[in-house]
Order: sequence, then structure tokens, then C-alpha cells
Amino acid sequence: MDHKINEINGYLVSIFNDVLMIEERTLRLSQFKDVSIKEMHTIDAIGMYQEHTTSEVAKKLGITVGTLTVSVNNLVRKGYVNRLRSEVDRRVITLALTKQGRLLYRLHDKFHRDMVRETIQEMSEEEAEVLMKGLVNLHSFLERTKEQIPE
Amino acid sequence: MDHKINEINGYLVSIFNDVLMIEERTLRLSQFKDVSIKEMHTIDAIGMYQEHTTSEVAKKLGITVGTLTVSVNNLVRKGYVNRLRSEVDRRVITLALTKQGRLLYRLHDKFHRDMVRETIQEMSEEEAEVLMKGLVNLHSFLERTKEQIPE
DNA sequence: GTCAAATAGTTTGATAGTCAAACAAAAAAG
DNA sequence: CTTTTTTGTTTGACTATCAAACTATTTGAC
Repeated sequence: MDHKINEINGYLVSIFNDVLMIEERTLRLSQFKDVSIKEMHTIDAIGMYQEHTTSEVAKKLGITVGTLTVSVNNLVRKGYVNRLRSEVDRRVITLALTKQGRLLYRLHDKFHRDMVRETIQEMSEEEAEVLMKGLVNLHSFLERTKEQIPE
Repeated sequence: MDHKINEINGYLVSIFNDVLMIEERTLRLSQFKDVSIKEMHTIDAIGMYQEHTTSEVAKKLGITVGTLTVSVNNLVRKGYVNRLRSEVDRRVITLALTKQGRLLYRLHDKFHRDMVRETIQEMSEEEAEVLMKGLVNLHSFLERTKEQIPE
């Protein structure tokens, strides 16, 4: 049992590191050299369709609004994000991707989808279900753990 | 099929973010407030038992030796790591955890082990195997992808 | 044996990412 | 109308990072 725990843990840690490293290198070699992996995740959190406010995106990313403001300053300068002041409540800023930003979003999304497709492609329907069950368990453990820890 | 890919991808992304956030908050609320998540990973890479050189640890973490030197300076100052100059080759530094460092290492390790134990606890032997298979597939996809991208 | 080249690690300058705290503008509450 | 709350921005301090210049030591060539 302990052996299995160590093995699964090792794979998780390794997968985690690999994904980050691959995303980072892929960006650096693409036409989007000027985007860091953190900025990529910000672009991902801003998303393609709905418009999200600064507070919403910061919460989604788990960073403070101040940190996001600084990052968005850079992403606006680089041409990936637009700031739009809400007409309804003029304190509120909604963030949206530019055409460039949407292009990058789709590239990143494709990497993620390919990764998962590759993972499950040789699995049967049942096996894919079990993998999903493992992920659901892990996710629910983490959500419960998160609740127990104050902000 | 596409629906399932999106669902698995969503869980993976969410799990990644949660693990990082929980590790970060847990540290901040523990007796080890002065350790960042990156420093925690450095402590993890230095490890409990064998002694590793600066170069080895930097490679394991995927950072430059210069970056590690700076980080180790802080960890030595904070009392988690010891530098030992090799008697065999006096250019070489081996890194080792202090008593405090080992205590923190075990705390972090416990979080990881609890996380995995919880994930598989209600699974049968076969289901745990399938989960493992999914992780192995994912890992092997990532290793192959990594090879295709130059440093 | 000496000197050049290679190796291991450190330092430094520049930049990004982060938070907390001080701040400004607008909306909501009284 | 003020006061309080909310939303976002700016700033100061610190960590994380790399590349490049640097120091100390070992290895290799002669």
C-alpha cells in the first residue's frame, strides 16, 4: 500500500513539473515569446467568451487584485488583453482578450486537449471512467482540504 | 469524447491549482511561515538522506545553479539547510537539511501521502491499477513531448 | 611540474511575480 | 449629504529567475 502511494505520488509530482516545463518551452519557441507561463495562465483565466471582472479573475487565479493589475498592465501593453470600464458600475473593469490573445488561448487549449486525448486514447470506456473517478476523488479531497484552511 | 476530454482536462487544471494553493497556505499558517512554496520544493529536492551537490539539485529543480545559490543563501540564513564543502573536491558543495529542514520535509511529505491515500482509499485494487495506468500514459506522453522540444 | 582549459559554485544586474498597505474613484447605506 | 464599502491602482519590499562576469579548484597537455 505504502509502495503504491509513493508511486502514484511520484507520477503526480513528475506530471506536474513536466506540464509546466513543456508549456514554458513551447511558449518560448512559438510566436508568443513575450508571454510567460504565468501570463499564459492569466490569459486562460480571462477566457474566450464571457467577460470577467478584475476581482473575478484574481480569485480564479488565487492571487491578489494588485498582482493581477500589474500583470494586466503588461498584457495590455503587449496587446493580448483589453480593459473595458463597465458602464453600469464605473468602478468595475472587465477584462477581455484581443484577437492575438484569443489566438494564444486556442494554442494553449489545444496543448491541453492533445495531452488528455493522448492519455486516454488506448483506454477502454471503463478505464477512462476509473481514471475520471480517481481524479474526482483527488479533486474532492483537495476542495475539502482547502475549505479547512482559512484564506 | 470531446466532452470527456474537457472534463478530465478541467479536473487536472483544478487539481494543479489546488495543490499549489493548499501547500502555500498550509506553510503560511504553520510554524514555517518564513518558507515560500518554491523554497519548500528546494528543500524537497535536497532531500532527507543522500547528500546532493548544488549542480544535482539545480538540475532536479530545472533551475540554473545561480538561482539555486541565491535560494540556498536564504535557506541557510533561515536555518533549514547546511552547506558542506567536499573534502575530496574542494570546488564541490553538498547540500543537507538541518534538523528544522528535516522536520519541514516530513510535514510536506505527509501532505502528499495523505492526498494520495485519500484519493485511492475507496478504490478496489483493480481501480487503483487503472488510475495508475492513466497516470503512466499521461507521464509517458509528457516525456515524449519533452524530448521533441529543445532545451 | 607548469600553465591552459574545464568545472563548480557565487555574485550581480535586470526583470517578473508576489503581497500588503496606502491610495483614488465610485457606489451604497445611513 | 456624509460616511462606509467596494473596486481597482500604485508602491515598497521581497523572492525567483536568467545570463554573464567572476573566483577557486581540478584536470589535461605539454
